[in-house]
Amino acid sequence: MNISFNTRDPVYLQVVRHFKLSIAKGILTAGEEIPSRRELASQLKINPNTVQRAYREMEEQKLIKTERNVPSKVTTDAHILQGVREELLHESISNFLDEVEPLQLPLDEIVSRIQLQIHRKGESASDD
Amino acid sequence: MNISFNTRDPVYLQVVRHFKLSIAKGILTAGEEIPSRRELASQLKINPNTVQRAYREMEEQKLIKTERNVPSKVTTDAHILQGVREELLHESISNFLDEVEPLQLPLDEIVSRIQLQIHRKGESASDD
Amino acid sequence: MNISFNTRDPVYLQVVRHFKLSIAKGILTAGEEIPSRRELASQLKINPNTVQRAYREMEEQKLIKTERNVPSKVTTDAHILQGVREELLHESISNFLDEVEPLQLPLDEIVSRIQLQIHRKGESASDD
Amino acid sequence: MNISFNTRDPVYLQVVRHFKLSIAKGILTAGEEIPSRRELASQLKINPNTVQRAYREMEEQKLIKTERNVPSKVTTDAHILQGVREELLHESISNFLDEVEPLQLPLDEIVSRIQLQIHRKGESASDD
DNA sequence: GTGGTCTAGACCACC
DNA sequence: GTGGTCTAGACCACG
Repeated sequence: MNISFNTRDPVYLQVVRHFKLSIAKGILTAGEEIPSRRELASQLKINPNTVQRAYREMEEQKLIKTERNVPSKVTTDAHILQGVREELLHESISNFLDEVEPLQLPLDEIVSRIQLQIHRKGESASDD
Repeated sequence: MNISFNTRDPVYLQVVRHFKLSIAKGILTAGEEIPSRRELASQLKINPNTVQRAYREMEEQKLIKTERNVPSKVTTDAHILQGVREELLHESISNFLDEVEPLQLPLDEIVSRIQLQIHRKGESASDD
Repeated sequence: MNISFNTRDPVYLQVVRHFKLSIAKGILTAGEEIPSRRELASQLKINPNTVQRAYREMEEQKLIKTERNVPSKVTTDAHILQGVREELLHESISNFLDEVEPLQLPLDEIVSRIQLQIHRKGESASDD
Repeated sequence: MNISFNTRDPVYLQVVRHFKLSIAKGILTAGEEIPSRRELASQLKINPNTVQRAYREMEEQKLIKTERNVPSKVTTDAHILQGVREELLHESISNFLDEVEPLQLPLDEIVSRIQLQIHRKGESASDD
């Protein structure tokens, strides 16, 4: 009997992920300015260096473009922006499959369960 | 701009989840004895009260059966055991849909992407 | 009349450069272990985080390979190692040309001056 | 494992170097007036004493000629002015050789690399 | 011990 | 004000 505990993603990666979600959802669009390091840090009540770490990460992934003395901006490279959606989808599916695989269910049953839950979700949503 | 950070599950729920996974995977079977509170606490290097809390939770969910002076045992109620699988599956699908919904993809594309990734996973697994 | 002052390279980049030089000189070889963050920081009397920053940079440039709980190692990728020499040479030449270009000298004179200085250097070295 | 960090030149030497560059580039010519101590200090937002130190240095190197109550002037001694070019060139080559020497490359390869990079530089410059 | 994250706060160059 | 570097020191997971 062995257990491995949940390990929380580093905060800076959570920040990166949040930006990726915003991009995938269309909340952030190409070329749009993002908050300054200090401002976001203040909003999120985290350390500016942690935000800086997140922004550096996004810079390296070419998600944002940063120049000295001006606010960083979302990339205008449509290819990269599209890649974000792909990446998020792939990651979600991957996590899902990792969780579901040990249950040893045939694919068609998994799919039909998904369809079922989407259907129910749609209903409860229309209840609101 | 708003963010909500990952929050680690309480340890006792992580323990419960681990037992559920063991049951769903068939590692733990109906009627099988599970470690004593003290023993598990010692193994996991956590507080015995935390284990006790986890066991109480499982007791309430009828997952285990506890009698005085004998080791607790996994329930023999097949219905309950099957329910564990259902619950885990439902939870995984629910998480998955929550993540994927904002991407606004049609169901059939999601399904085909799942099939694709299963296929690839199978290939890379057979590479080992 | 305008002046721009020398701006010192960030310390972490100087550390990176030092490793690149060591590699180019053959002092560090493929797969060799490098000092731990704390150890190097202590030796150089700089902050461990600054060393960490340098090591991350090298990691991203695939110069070193780092795994958890074991000392980082120089990459074994010969292609990358060779690239280090190229990069250093290119950088040195580039700096040199930037300095020399405003002097408006013909290439052959530059070359002959270089040969002259190499020659003199060789003589004074053999004087030691 | 040993490292020596970049150390920024004293400001007064940076000022001197800037004048030398201006002379070598022909921006400053023989006999031309240079700014007063106070004026340059104000422009560069540095201490007038620092400028004074720089001018003293240039005076000692006979680069400028200072008389009471009139602006200092660049020397008219062609020999000295030519020497500035020599000095800068010699220094650049010296730095270059110091950097390149540990790479242990034959001279002809260094030269051919220089020619290559000049060629490329010319191309990209004509792209502008 | 190892590598890695995070904070708090100072400092810098640029405009 | 902006982005960026650096320090000092705490904390974590892993083995």
